Amino acid sequence: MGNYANRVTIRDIASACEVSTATVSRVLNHIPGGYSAETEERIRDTAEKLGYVPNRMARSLITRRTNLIAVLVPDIHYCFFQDFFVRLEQYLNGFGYRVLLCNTQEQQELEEQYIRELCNGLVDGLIVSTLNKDESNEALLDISRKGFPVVLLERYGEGLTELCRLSVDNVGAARVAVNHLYGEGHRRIAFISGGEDAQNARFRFEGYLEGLKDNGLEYDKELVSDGNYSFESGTSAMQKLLERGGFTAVIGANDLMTVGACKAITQKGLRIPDDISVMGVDNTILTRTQEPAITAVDFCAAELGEKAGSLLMKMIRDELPEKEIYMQEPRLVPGHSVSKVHG
Amino acid sequence: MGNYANRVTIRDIASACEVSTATVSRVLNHIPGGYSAETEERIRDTAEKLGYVPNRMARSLITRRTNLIAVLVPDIHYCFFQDFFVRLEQYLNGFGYRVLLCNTQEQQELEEQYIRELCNGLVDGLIVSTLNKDESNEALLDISRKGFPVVLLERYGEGLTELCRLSVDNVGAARVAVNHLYGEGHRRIAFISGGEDAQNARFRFEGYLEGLKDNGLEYDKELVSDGNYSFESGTSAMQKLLERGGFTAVIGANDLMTVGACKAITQKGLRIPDDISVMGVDNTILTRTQEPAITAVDFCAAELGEKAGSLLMKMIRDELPEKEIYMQEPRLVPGHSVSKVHG
DNA sequence: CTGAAAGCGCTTACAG
DNA sequence: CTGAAAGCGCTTACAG
Repeated sequence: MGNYANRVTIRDIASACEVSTATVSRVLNHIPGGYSAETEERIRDTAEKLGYVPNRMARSLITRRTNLIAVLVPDIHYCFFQDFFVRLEQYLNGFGYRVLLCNTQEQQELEEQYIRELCNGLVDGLIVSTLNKDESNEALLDISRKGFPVVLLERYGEGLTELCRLSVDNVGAARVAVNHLYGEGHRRIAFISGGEDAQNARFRFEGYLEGLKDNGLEYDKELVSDGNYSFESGTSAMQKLLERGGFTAVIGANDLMTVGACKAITQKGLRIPDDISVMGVDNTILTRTQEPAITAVDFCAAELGEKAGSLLMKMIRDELPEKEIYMQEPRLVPGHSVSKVHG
Repeated sequence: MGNYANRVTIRDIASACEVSTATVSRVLNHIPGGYSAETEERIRDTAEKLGYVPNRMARSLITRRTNLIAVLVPDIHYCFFQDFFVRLEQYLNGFGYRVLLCNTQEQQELEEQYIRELCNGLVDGLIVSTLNKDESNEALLDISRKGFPVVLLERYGEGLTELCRLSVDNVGAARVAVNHLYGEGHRRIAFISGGEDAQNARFRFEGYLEGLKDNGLEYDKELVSDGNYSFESGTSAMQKLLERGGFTAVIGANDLMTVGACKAITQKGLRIPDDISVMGVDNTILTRTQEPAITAVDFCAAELGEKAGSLLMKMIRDELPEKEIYMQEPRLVPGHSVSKVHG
């Protein structure tokens, strides 16, 4: 079973057509001027008739291109990465590329192992996303310095300035949420933050603070409760906030925590948005399927997937300056979880 | 940038150690008896010192193994496939395998294209899941007959008896749901079915019918509303059921529709489970994060992922009989969405 | 427009 | 225990 091999090779076609393998190769690769129209037709027909499919490994050995890239994500369970991946794959397919998906399971060592192995002949480029915690970038800097194409996503840290990277505007996202709530009349706005160890969680908290400042609101640490991006942490953080009270709206720093917060609110017999308004930083299937649908800031993961793909393709084709930094602008998506507060 | 290539090859090591490449190859591949202890040490040291990493493409060309497999899923957005994929990848990593994830986007043509291309030298085996609609299995039968390792997941249709395949007990799952509701005293049980074109949706409906029969309940087609596995379809199917009335419980044929149904129920001002009990066929993050958490039948996608991996590995290693059929048993996971009905 | 030849980096009988 | 040689399937100068 496991010994399945290419039946038909370029040589079979060559001998069937009584030409050299070089000519077959030229035809199949559309090398202009390398053959007559008559020969071309004959070769194409035979190739099709024999059901020829090129052996990518053999080709790779010479061209030094595998037409494969790999994406490293902490966990494909996050909706963000699903949107990101699907669009990225679609985009790269257009260039004849296939993509390996590697779940690093938020493990530093596993990530490093993947990076070092994949870049050696297996893939033409790497897209590496955040680990959702403090991360080491040594291996990345290493291979990037050797000229291997790498695009970083939501990755922060020292030395990364020399790399090509993408991010979302975490600060801006939280800020937009605060602004929206302020605009609807809310003055006491609570916040459920992500883990201290994820850089983007720190940014979102920062954005919350800036949003308050923008609107002349005072920061009250009683209105902030810490979670760790998980559903359960959202629920318990919200329970703490509810005990303290003194706010009319709450912002969850990601989709899971936002939904977790809704659970705590509902369980307490309160209604959204009548009693408490809820906003999410992350607009995903989880927030959209809530009843009521959550008003949330969307990071546009799909667009980011396409952008990552296009940057990587450029690097692979040597069309890119050494580094580029791109920041995706978040977008507010209205739901039904925010009510107007009148003076 | 894109010209990153292996720096050091087996030849570099050979000349540095003044041995042949054959000897280096033997040492690096741990071929027993192929070298002296002294040579081995010298070669290993040099390999490490030079930072040698083997070129997988070159090796593949000869061994006809790439240590790569591909998984084809209709859409990674489905929670089922996330669980399936993560465990599968983890399992295969243990064998030194890496995995390509291919979203077929529920498109027949794209799937076929993937299948025909991937099996030709790129991957050692293929795991192909349902398309969630009527699907053609021609390409699969084709490559499988040629001896290419393929494991099918939730794939039904003619001629497939000769292939190795996995499935979940769709009939049993819906049946378990009906039985559970019956046990809690429900006698009028509604059902939101999936699309007619997905075989597993037909099975789930069948299971609903069998469940009714098991318990001596009569089938009333007014209690069945058709959806298509999407969230929106769940909501509108539920709205129709609510207009008709005459039931105390409802079963959604998948997670999205179940959650969609909850929305319709809540929007109508009804409470779960006080007014209507809800059960889901599919226990995923979407049903678990609902408030109340949905009592649902879990298909154990992760277990299935591991099983798929182990079957495929066996096929790749020629350790498997021509075909094997495995059916994962679903498991009831209690939530808080079902109430007891008293006489 | 076409072919002979070398070679990508590796493995594998075969001979010694 | 070790090396010379062939070859995996393909591409690419080079010469004609």
